[in-house]
Amino acid sequence: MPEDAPPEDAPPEDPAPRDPALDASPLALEAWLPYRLFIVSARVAGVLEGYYGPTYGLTQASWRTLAVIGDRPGLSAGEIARAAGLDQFATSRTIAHLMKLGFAERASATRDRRRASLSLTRAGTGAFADIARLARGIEDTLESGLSAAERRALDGALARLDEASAALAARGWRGLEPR
Amino acid sequence: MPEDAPPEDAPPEDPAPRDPALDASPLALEAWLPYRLFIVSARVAGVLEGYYGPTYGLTQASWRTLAVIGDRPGLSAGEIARAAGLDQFATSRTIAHLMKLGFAERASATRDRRRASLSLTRAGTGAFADIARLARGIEDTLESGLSAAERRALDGALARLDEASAALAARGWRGLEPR
DNA sequence: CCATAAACTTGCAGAATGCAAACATATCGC
DNA sequence: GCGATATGTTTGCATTCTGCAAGTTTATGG
Repeated sequence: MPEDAPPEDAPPEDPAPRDPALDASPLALEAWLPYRLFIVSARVAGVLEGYYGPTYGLTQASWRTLAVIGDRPGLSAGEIARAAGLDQFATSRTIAHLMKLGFAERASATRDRRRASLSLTRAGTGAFADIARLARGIEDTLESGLSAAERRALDGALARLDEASAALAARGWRGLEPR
Repeated sequence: MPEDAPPEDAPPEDPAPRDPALDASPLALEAWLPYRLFIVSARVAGVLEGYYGPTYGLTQASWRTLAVIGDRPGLSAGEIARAAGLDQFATSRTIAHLMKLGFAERASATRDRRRASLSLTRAGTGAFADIARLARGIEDTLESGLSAAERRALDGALARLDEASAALAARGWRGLEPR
């Protein structure tokens, strides 16, 4: 039925006249440092989610929120959002979700009743401890392939990357030095 | 208005009777290796998106797809999906989006006409090269804080983490050795 | 040729997101 | 005190994204 005759050969458009110099692929994704970091973290996130999702009904966002509350109880919703790098609205909903699941609770009875400080219920604490056990196991597995010296080197390098990326994020792409 | 008298004090529920041993926070997110990797890559992704979003109308998914096509032209939709770690359906739509933007094109004229191999148009190639320039600049900025030795160490450690995380993802959380 | 399989694409329902507006409470200036 | 204004958080709603079932097109095997 395709009446409009499909041109069987490559059209006569020149397939890029080959600039000199910048010629090989301009960016090999698999070798690009940020992508390599992403791949590892995404795989780990997927594995961990494969546990806490079916077991506790959590999503990646709610797990992260749960972990922040568990790690630093007493924060308010906005502070959690900032700490977890999520936005205020989504965090508000995620907290509501965690409360519905019975994992988090608001403490009223503060001076400023606009902000409610959050903490985990007993069930939430249990879930957090359980998932954290697995998380630590994963970290151990990842690090088991590294020598002690390599671990130290990685730790230091990551600290530098953390600083550098924070500065970068603060300045935006426009702030890149022209090199 | 709130007629139901709000109990001003903390309720008499015991705030966790303090298990011995496992007592300090079970997981400090900021120190957890996968989270540290995530933070850096997310910041970078955000900065880069701040450029290609407004400039080219791309989302993170479409940028990633664009980069894969640019890096390895000739792949089919399914192969791209596997390479980029995205799912088939989403990739199909993303490709349609890229074609609507004039950045990608399907080459018909193959033997098996179910699979169409994809490549970038001239405009797509230009966008890819432009964004890649910025991406390389970002990588340089990140690495500029590291000594040559540190870079090598990071590179090696990341290679190990890549292997280990791939194995982990293949086996799932159940496959963790009991330690 | 017909049956079945493979590679994609489309439709659609439900979930997630982004943003404006609403709420509730505090605080400040008078 | 008491409006005016600011702050912390939630809600409503339109838009977009996802996940999955079903559809389309092309191959392949009997």
